[in-house]
Amino acid sequence: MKPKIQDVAKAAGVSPTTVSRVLNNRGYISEEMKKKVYTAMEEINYIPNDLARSLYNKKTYIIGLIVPTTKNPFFGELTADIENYCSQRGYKALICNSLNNAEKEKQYWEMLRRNQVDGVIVCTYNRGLLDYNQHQLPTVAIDHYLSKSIPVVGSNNYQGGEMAVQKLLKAGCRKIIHLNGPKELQTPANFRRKAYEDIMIENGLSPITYEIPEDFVEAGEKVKIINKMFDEHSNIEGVFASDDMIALAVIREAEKRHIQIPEQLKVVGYDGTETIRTIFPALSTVKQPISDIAESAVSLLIQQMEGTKPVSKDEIRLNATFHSGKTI
Amino acid sequence: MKPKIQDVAKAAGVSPTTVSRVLNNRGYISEEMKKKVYTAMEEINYIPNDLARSLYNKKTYIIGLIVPTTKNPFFGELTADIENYCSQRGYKALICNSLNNAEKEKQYWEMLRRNQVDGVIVCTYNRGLLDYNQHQLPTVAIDHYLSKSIPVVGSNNYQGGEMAVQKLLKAGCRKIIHLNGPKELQTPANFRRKAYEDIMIENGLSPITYEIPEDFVEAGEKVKIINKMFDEHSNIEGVFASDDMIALAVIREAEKRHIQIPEQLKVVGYDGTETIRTIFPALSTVKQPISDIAESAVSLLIQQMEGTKPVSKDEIRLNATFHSGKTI
DNA sequence: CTGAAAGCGCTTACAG
DNA sequence: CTGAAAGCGCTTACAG
Repeated sequence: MKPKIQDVAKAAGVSPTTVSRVLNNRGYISEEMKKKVYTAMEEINYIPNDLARSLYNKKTYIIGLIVPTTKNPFFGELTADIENYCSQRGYKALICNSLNNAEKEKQYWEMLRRNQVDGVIVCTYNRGLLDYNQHQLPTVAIDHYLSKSIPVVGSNNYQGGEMAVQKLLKAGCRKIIHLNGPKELQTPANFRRKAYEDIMIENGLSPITYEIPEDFVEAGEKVKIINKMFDEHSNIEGVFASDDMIALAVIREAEKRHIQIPEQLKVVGYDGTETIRTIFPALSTVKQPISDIAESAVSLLIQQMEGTKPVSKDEIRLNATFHSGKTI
Repeated sequence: MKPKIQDVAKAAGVSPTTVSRVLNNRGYISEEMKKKVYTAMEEINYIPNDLARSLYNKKTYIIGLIVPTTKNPFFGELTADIENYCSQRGYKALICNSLNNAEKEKQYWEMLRRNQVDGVIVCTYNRGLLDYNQHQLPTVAIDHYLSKSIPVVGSNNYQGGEMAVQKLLKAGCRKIIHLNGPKELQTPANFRRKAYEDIMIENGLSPITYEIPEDFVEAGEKVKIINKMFDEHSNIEGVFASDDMIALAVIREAEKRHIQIPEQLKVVGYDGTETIRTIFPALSTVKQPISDIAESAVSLLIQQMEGTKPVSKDEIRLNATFHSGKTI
């Protein structure tokens, strides 16, 4: 049997109340008493049961973290940062990989509720899952608008997109093509696209965007679209891809076509995870401030959970930076 | 206030006992009663409190997962797979990024104990942290020997190393050099090295291993050693790197020296994560069976936790496979 | 400064 | 087939 507070009390010759008090540093307890209790705890190897504690206090210090999957380096990195900030502040994280499956995500939400998490951070694109009318669970969304009452933290996608296009323009490109995911998907990448279109028009250039269906839809689809782009435009000078995977695919196809990068074609990606920068440092890309996003999300959530600040409908946009590789 | 079982009872006009029974499907309850209770739960939007449940049952269905960091694609992928297998079997995972910091890891262990997790999966290299004498918490280690009583699941590193060297030999390489992390670190990569040395000797060739200090020790160190290798051996035909990051660094340095790959030099890496295969599919590498490792670890842990099988001191070794890229 | 009692939300022997 | 009571391990008003 695991020792409980009763056992400590017995060993120390005091009441459970007193043990609890020294454990929580509450009320006045003589130094001598404290020592006695601590010694007893050591002796019988006592470890408090946080379940019981949480049940009484109605606070678990656990948050739920819903991501599509930590297999994706962006979310792998975000998860590590979020968990680290949480642990720094005394919170733990229950990890949920929704695999972008709405049904699974729904179950996770219920699971988190049953487990009495204090709050949740969602990085997932499924809308319409939450019962907003009575969603009183503190929540922060990463880069997605779930409802009016749920604050959003994310990188400044417009600014990031703008930066990418500016860099290409400054490098002398005029004919710049944009590659993005499907527009109807309400992803943050839409703002990158918007920025691209705005800047192009501002500069008297015509924006051309190719849309790539979601990865898992069909494997070769991405390559097909990229080839279509090259076939339809022989004189492309720059490509701004809405994520690094697309940028890499472009680079690979360009190589096959013996197009020299960056001499004949300049390419800029988006995300700039540590992973990409380690594996493929040559890729010029817009770097999302992952660690900042994690930190803001955690503080914002803690503010809500601890009632420091009333449910804020804030939107926090952190600026992206540029990673200069060799593709521009 | 969140509704509790009492409220459901009141709404349904029965006793809390009955509500609990229908909730747990225990004992005989008439269909009619069941319906009444379920309706009441819907009505008042009841969600069971698993904290209270766990407290009574002494079972949380939560496991702890300790990894160095999910920023590393290998662990990001492993984490996703482990969590998915857990969730499939009704378990949840508390994620802990130890950052390879022994002190932090120790705190995580205590936290997990306080939270009454049913078991833990550790992927971390810190030995001597656990009090083995009274470590009665079900545990499975991924690819590391923590103590005699803790089962290990991992890829078959010897077999993987062997495969890498055989591939290089079959491709006609004779002068094959191995790059590995520091030997004194008791990592699984040691078996890859052993395999390399054995196979080389078996084939009448002399093994040459260069050791690369840990990444974070010094940034440029890796490149320095690789250059040293190239400088000291002008006629290298093959390189077997103990992980993909090292393999990529070798490829980059080779390119700088205008050494043609695979014509003049063949390179094989190790790990073959989804991430690497997506970002850099050209790299030939030994692919660890991440998903299999995750599945085995989870089942083994569940066996221990549910007492299906007595604490096994098993060691499960899953075979690696080869990813044929273009560097061999 | 310390202790006995009630309660956090649930479950399960034990009666009826 | 259903309910009252005790208990999971802790904490906190409330007395003394």
